[in-house]
Amino acid sequence: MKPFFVTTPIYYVNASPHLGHAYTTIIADSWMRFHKLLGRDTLFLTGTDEHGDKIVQAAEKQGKDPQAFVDAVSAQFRQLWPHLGIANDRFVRTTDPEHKAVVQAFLQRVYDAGDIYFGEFGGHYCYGCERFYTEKELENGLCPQHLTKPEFISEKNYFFRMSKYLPWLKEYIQANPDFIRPERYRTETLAMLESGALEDLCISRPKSRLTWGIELPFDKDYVCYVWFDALINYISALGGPEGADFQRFWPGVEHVVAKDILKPHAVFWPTMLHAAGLPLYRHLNVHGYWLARDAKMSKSLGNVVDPLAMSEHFGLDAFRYFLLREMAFGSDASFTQESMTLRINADLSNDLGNLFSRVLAMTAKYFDSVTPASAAEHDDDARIREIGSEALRNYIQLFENARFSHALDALWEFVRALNKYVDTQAPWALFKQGDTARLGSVLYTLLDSLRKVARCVWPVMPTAATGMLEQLGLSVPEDGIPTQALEQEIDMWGVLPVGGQLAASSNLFPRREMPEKEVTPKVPAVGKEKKSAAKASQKGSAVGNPEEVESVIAFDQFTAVDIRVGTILSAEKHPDADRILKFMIDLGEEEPRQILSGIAAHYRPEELTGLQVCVVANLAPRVIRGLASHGMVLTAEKDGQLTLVTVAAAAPNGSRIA
RNA sequence: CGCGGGGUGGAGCAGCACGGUAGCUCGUCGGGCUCAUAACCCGAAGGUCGUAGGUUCAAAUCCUGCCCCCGCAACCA
Repeated sequence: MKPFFVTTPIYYVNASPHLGHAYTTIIADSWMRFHKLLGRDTLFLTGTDEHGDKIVQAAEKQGKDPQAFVDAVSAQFRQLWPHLGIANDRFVRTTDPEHKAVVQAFLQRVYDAGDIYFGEFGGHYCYGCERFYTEKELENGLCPQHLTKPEFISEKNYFFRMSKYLPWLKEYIQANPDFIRPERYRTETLAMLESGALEDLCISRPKSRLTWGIELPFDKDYVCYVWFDALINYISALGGPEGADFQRFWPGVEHVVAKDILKPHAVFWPTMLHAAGLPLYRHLNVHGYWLARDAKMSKSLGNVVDPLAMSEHFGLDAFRYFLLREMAFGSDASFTQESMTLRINADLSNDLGNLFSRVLAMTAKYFDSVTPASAAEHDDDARIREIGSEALRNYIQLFENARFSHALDALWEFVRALNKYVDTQAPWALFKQGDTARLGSVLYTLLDSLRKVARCVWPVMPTAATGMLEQLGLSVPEDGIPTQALEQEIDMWGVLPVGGQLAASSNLFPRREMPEKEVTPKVPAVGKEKKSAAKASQKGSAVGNPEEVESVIAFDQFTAVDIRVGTILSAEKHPDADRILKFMIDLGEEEPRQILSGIAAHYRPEELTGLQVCVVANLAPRVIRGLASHGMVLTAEKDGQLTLVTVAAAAPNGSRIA
């Protein structure tokens, strides 16, 4: 049996896991459990990414040293997984000494092979744009925005000769259609490779700028920057390329990631492995984002969905089922309490839970909760078994190929067929007719079928599955893992022992009331669904509690900011920037000011003329994509929506706000 | 013409690589059953598959143009 090794990304942790983290990790967990059911030797890895600038800053903010900070944060993160039913075998931290050693050995290996070189970083800096331009972007050596000559600024750094391997990678992906899946991400990767935008990868930072990282083995003045540190976790957790676990597990590795880190996993990582002479992973499995349409559903901060609260409210098993069933793996899906209630009620309470309950109740009523024997063969029984076998076959095949929602749907065809079978066989009628033999057969068929369903469902809903098996009078191994391989289960019928003592009733999945209709917050915007925090990237961004109010400032620091009321005289789109509006604002000065603001996605320009807004008047001017901005329009941000700050009653232009 | 994804009954999705009676879940309407978690079962209404062309005996499915939506990248003082 081939071993099965599944990974999640290592999370760049700042707060409790959000829905995105939970989804990735629950997928990996269910997938791992599924392969356990197939009798495979499994390994499930997750962990935390703990290096970098932002960690240092966050630690400083809390007055901690970086190590103490990451220790606390990593522990907090790790402690949450068991609450979501996650049974990872390993938890890797990029600050582990073993990890560092493997990273350094890897770097040395690639360096020795001649694929890491020392070179200049960055290059052409335009002060107007406040950014670097690459050679290709310049027009005749000039900044395309300002048509001025940019200054060459350089920093020496180490680079991985990634470009050398891109043609090879392209061929590899073309030759292996499911290397990156679902297909849309393969297409996207190929497009990236064909665009020619990918260059060599900068892999270092000078210690003068960053010390919180892994020192390069060939230059003690530099630390490793991001990807060579982070991605290598997947092999450092196996003890590195020489480790016994590497031999055992590596070739079968399945990476599960969210689409925001497609590029590093689809491009950087394979080329890195190839350069180091190591075999590639088997599949990269990429999923989409959960979109939170109803931002208010979260009781915690912003519209971040707290997975723990959700699993407590709906039940852990139901929550896990919902995540796997509702999202077509790879696509985005929206997460609302309505859709969750609907799905859980329909599939779990009504279909499966109720089926189980009615079958147990009938067995209690007609056979004193003792498994009856199956008598003579009947066509209808044969048919339901056929449906069951087919459903299991499809379920296994789809689940194995990361098509989780389709797999569950396939299994539910069996569940629905069983409900129908109850109706057509009408055990209550058989009972009235005194046809005990046929009645026994029907109930036995149902009980035996439910045993099958319970086993199939175990990877997704371990607790409920175990509960079902126990209520069927079956002993469940301590680790909850049924012993027989699932494939054998497909055509195996009549396994449930006759004469077993069953539970008299069951209520595995209580129905939920539909949540109150939530009032959608008024959206002053152009009617677009805005990006939500629930889709926040796996790599995260800011570290530290986002809710925290900034540290206290002195009064004179406040008065240094000159905020004034002004009237928008005109508003129009920035000609070269999608997100920017250009305002002319009357601040009571001789001339109106030109001010730019990044709110094009939230307001139509024509609806703003005449509006009084608040403006920071003494901000240093800045050029944004070719146009100067002399000030800043204040906005309030809520759930990703920007709202202009106005005054309650008309005030003279130029009124100072304090 | 920066790069991708998508537009299928009221809602959410599948089907499209191998063209051939348009499928699933929810919702609506009508009926059935009474074992069950106000559940389950049956039936019905509702779609010119974004749009305009093309290929074909036949197109949701292949080709081309266009429109709209969503992500990514850049600009967000």
